[in-house]
Amino acid sequence: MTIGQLAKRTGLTSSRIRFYEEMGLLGEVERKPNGYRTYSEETVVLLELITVAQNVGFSLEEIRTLLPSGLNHWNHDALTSVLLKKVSDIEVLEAELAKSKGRLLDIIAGIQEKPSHLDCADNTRRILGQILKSGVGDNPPALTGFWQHVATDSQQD
Amino acid sequence: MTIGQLAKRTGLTSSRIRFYEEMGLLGEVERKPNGYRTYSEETVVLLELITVAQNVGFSLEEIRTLLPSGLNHWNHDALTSVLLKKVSDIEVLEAELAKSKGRLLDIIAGIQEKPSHLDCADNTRRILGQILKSGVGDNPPALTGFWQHVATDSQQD
DNA sequence: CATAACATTCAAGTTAAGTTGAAGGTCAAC
DNA sequence: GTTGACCTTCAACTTAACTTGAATGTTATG
Repeated sequence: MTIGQLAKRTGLTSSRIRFYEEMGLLGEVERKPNGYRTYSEETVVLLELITVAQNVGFSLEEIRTLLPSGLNHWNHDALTSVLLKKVSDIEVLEAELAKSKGRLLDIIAGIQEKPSHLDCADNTRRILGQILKSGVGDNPPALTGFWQHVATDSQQD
Repeated sequence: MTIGQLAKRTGLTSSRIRFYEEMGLLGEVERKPNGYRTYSEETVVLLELITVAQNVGFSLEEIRTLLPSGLNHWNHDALTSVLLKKVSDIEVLEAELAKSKGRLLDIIAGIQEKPSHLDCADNTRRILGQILKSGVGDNPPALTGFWQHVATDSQQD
């Protein structure tokens, strides 16, 4: 496979593939007698792996240290630990967002069932009070402050 | 809270926090009469969120479009869809690595129980044959090629 | 009241991850 | 045998995400 064909297969540009080679991500690349680079199928998979790893936040340098290189292939301990770290990062974000979503839904629900004798601002303040009270204790304290302006602004939505 | 105190709380540098403000990630930042920036607790949470999001591969631009800004708070649809995409990216990587690990363990196991009348190279070829045969059909074809050099090199480990 | 440790803006420098372009060699087709 | 689509190297440019530095103002401490 030439570099152009590999580029089409992977959706990457030729220059990008040459760049990865230069960065040591592809090891020794074979050449045809005319000097053209030539690739086997495995490079397709390798490039796809690199792309996916990049998408989830690994730098090329990180990827390089985890890739099979010469006789020292995958370092499974390093690899699993770094992957676990990344997964836990994702989980933190997911948890944070799930919490946010729940709060926002609570706020919205509170607004829907507002007693009609209260005006909008008063009602918002009432709901805000409920949320701040119920939130104390089971949430990181900082988050309480964070959500105040969401609660006070929500009436405009 | 001054910018220096916020920096200590979050582990970020002051310059980085000013940079995030300039990029529109922090919205309007309040100032003391002397011109000093002043922050509330919510900014701590916001900066932690930004940092986590960055760690799992979001660009500042992506983060900015997902953050509460003025009256348009979290865009839940955009947010969940982009998060699901990122999670699916992680899952692709996990699956790929799980497969890799399984294959490598198979190869190692095969080497351990090698019939003693075969020499090392012959044995490796034998195992390689097994793997390539068993692998066809239930794996992406490209992966088959990818693992060849791992199999042939494994004897040196 | 001076001096250190903060804060401000603004411009320029840095690193990672590429892209673009010039100058040229190779190859398949007409 | 030349035209066009490939390939080569090498150097310079770009963008994102910051950092560093210069020049300057402010505030707490001995």
